[in-house]
Amino acid sequence: MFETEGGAANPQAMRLAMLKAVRLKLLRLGSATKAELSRSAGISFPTVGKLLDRMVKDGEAKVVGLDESSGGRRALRYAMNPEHVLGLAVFLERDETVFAVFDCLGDVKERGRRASVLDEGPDALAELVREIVRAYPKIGATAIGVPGAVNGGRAFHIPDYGKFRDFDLAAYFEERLSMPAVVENDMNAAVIGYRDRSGGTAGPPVVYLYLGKNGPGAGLLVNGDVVRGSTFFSGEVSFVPLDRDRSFERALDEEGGPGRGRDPLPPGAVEAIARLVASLAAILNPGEVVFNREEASGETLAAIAAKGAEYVPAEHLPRLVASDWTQDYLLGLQRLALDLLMAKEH
Amino acid sequence: MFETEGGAANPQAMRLAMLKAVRLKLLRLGSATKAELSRSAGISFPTVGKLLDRMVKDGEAKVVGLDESSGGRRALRYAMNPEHVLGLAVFLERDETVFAVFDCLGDVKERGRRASVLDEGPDALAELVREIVRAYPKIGATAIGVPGAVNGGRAFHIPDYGKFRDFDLAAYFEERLSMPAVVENDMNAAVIGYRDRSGGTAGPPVVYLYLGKNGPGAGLLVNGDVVRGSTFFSGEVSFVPLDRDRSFERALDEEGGPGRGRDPLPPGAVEAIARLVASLAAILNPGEVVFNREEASGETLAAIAAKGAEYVPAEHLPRLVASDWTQDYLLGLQRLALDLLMAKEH
DNA sequence: GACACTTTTTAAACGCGTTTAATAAGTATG
DNA sequence: CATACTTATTAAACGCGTTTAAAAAGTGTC
Repeated sequence: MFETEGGAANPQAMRLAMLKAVRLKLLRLGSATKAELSRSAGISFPTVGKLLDRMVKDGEAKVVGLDESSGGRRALRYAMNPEHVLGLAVFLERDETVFAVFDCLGDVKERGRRASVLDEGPDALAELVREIVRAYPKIGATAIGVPGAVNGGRAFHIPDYGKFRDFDLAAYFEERLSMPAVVENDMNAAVIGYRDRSGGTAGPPVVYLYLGKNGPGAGLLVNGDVVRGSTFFSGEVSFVPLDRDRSFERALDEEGGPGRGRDPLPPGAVEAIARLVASLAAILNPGEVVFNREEASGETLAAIAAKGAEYVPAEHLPRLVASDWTQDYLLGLQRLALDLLMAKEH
Repeated sequence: MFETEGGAANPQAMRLAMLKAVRLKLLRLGSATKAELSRSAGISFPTVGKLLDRMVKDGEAKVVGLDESSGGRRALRYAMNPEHVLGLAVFLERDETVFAVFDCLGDVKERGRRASVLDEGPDALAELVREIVRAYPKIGATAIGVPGAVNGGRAFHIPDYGKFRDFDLAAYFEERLSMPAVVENDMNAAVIGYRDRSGGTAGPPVVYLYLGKNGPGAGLLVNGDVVRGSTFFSGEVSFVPLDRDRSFERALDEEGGPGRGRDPLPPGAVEAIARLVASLAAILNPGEVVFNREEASGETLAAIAAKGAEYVPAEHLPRLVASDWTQDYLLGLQRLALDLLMAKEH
């Protein structure tokens, strides 16, 4: 369907949208014939044909064989060429900067770590990226994950790191490195990655809950979109009032016990989380609440679910899932970079 | 911009989207020249011209005068013809059924009330609508508001009214009355109406909070879309855990005092609402939380805000607004019917 | 091994929005 | 009152996706 408010809907944009659709479908399907693509993407056969022929000529896609005949002429089977473009994910963390180079299939080509650039500023980050791009000239887009609030994928402000505060990193990258870039908050990237890994459809809301040593936080997905809030404060669940005079964060702190935030959580922490999950269910009614599996899994999740059912009817409680946070975070950034890559002109 | 997943993006759909955009812009602007429409809708001048000429020929729009010259040829000014199509809003309530006929400017042509059809079933509703349409043959779309969960604007189930449970009312209307119809939950319709009245842009999340005699509920708007949740349970804030062992609803009940749910709320209720608002702020971070002004306004809202600031930093608290629930509800249904009307072919 | 039947692929004609150029309708000024 | 300058409107040419028809490439059967 179309979205008119705001953006222009010219034929050129239509072409680009269709190109993107074909690319994404071909990626998701692994390989496909023109007829399959036409059907699954809802685009007419001739258009798919022209787009795909062009992609093959450019080296972006390639013929991988002939299908068995189903009674008539045998169809050619196409697949994306993973060597054609690469993406870059950069994780800006407090004590280090991690990066990963990957192809459009998601295979990581190289991983690396450097000293944190958060204190240094944007120039240091740009220098690092320039260096990586020298080694992998086929990199065509960058996704940057940050532990702070992000506005529209562009500007962001991190409380303690003045050099990046309210800095439009995407525009800076576009100008200095002539490469498209997205910036996204770490929790939001993780929830995007999780959603992508488990189906990828819009579906019901998803909440990614991170308990964390530096205070809990959450990434929210509603109708397929990240929730940012009016002051970029959404997901700051540490402030949710829990008991008569305790916030979620304080309750977690006080009930944390000796092993503070590691899997077998003490009953007090389970209770606090159950109440938060119940609140989420009664407000957003997510289909899933995802936990970092190092912080909560198996038995703990079952305990949380049991407690939560005391507040909210069990059929309306979300499925509680344990997942690999680091992997989801990477996947989210990959998805974001891939979206950029796929939206580019030939 | 475009949205490819799912829907086909053919030129015809493009035409329809543009037609809709021109209609909505013309409605919002009241009157406009072709150049103004072209600029504000992001559509090229010739296209706006063709569309508008056609609309004038069909009687849908009309010339309302010539602009003063701004140095050159004077521009023709156009406006929608409010007599061309009408919309119908039907409110299915527990003890009565209310309807309103209105034109595309939102002016209500007629209001009426009948005995509730919730016990009778869909056929009684269809008969009522048929009767109204006989009196106003220009009605081209219907929006139906119900006090129950709605799925994708089509099917819905109300706990106590079996005849409507899981019934696809939209399809039924399309088939029997050959008229497009939407069905929407009352709280969701109200929040859509409020959003529409106060700007109408997508903007930050909005929550419409209704305390209600039959238990509180909320309508949520995120990124411009209604939040429905995985089991259509979103907004059921009565279940939010508040104190050590009380839900929001029980707290409200016990603290309600003698005047139960009327404007000067007792301190206990204010406290409960403040905690709920704080939870909303920490999870969704809405820009506004709207109250029925008969339940809370002025002083009460100030008290809630003051209390809320004890839990969440004041700058991240939503603006608390008192509004007219009935009017917002009507406006929401009008907007939904209008969306249908505007999306139709000539 | 030629003929009928499928299925894939290519080609032509059409609709629609856009860009670019041309025309029409005013205003200001000498 | 005629000429230059602005602004609005109309017309022509182009790009793009779609629908519809034609051609190409296989498979099976008598």
